[in-house]
Amino acid sequence: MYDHYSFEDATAYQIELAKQIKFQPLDKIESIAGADISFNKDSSTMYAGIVILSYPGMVLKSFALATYETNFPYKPGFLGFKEVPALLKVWELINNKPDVVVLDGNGILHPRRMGVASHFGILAHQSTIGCAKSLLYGENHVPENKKFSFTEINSHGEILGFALRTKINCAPVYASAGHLITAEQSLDILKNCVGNYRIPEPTRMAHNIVNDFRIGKLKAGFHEVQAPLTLF
DNA sequence: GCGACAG
DNA sequence: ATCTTGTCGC
Repeated sequence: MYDHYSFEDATAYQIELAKQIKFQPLDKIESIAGADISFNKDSSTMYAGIVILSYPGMVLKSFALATYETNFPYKPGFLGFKEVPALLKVWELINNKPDVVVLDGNGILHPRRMGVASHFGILAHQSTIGCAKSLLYGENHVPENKKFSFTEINSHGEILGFALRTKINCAPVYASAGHLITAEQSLDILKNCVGNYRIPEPTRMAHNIVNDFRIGKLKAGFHEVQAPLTLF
């Protein structure tokens, strides 16, 4: 889908997409999804997956898996071009869309305000939140070493996201609004998704299933989770 | 020019 | 992202 885009084309496209981002409060959140990609080094096959959990219960209800071919290279600032096409393909397998989707990467905490979470949100017309494991852009401010302490991450005086300490003695995660949500809500929702790990449950579980999918333990398609499975 | 740089 | 052994800390 983006394989023929040059980085110059991609940059212009991001600037156009960024104009479409909407920040508005989301209410009645009962379900939340986590989306992620996995792939073998030097392979063009992307293993995409989306998990849907109850909110704020964090109980896995269902998940979808699909593969997608792409040769778009990874380059800081252009992650969406490599991952979004695959994510849109899995997204189509889900009939009952979740209220909000958490992506492994940034939302507007990006040089052109178009991280993978915002990119996916715009194309899927969905509320999204970005949750990155390391900082791509912005002034880094380290939060106190206490669970849930956080700092604002800004650029040129503008607040683009937050560094959130989800676990003591662990590096913080970087939260930012993707699309159809507010910055404050993005941070609040992620706090409510924290389990006993550094990575919030939606993306943590999504990462687990795409990895099992890649190594053949799970198959493509939509899967309903039956028993109150303690899977993962 | 130099350094930084999601996954 | 993926590939990997041991190792430090709670």
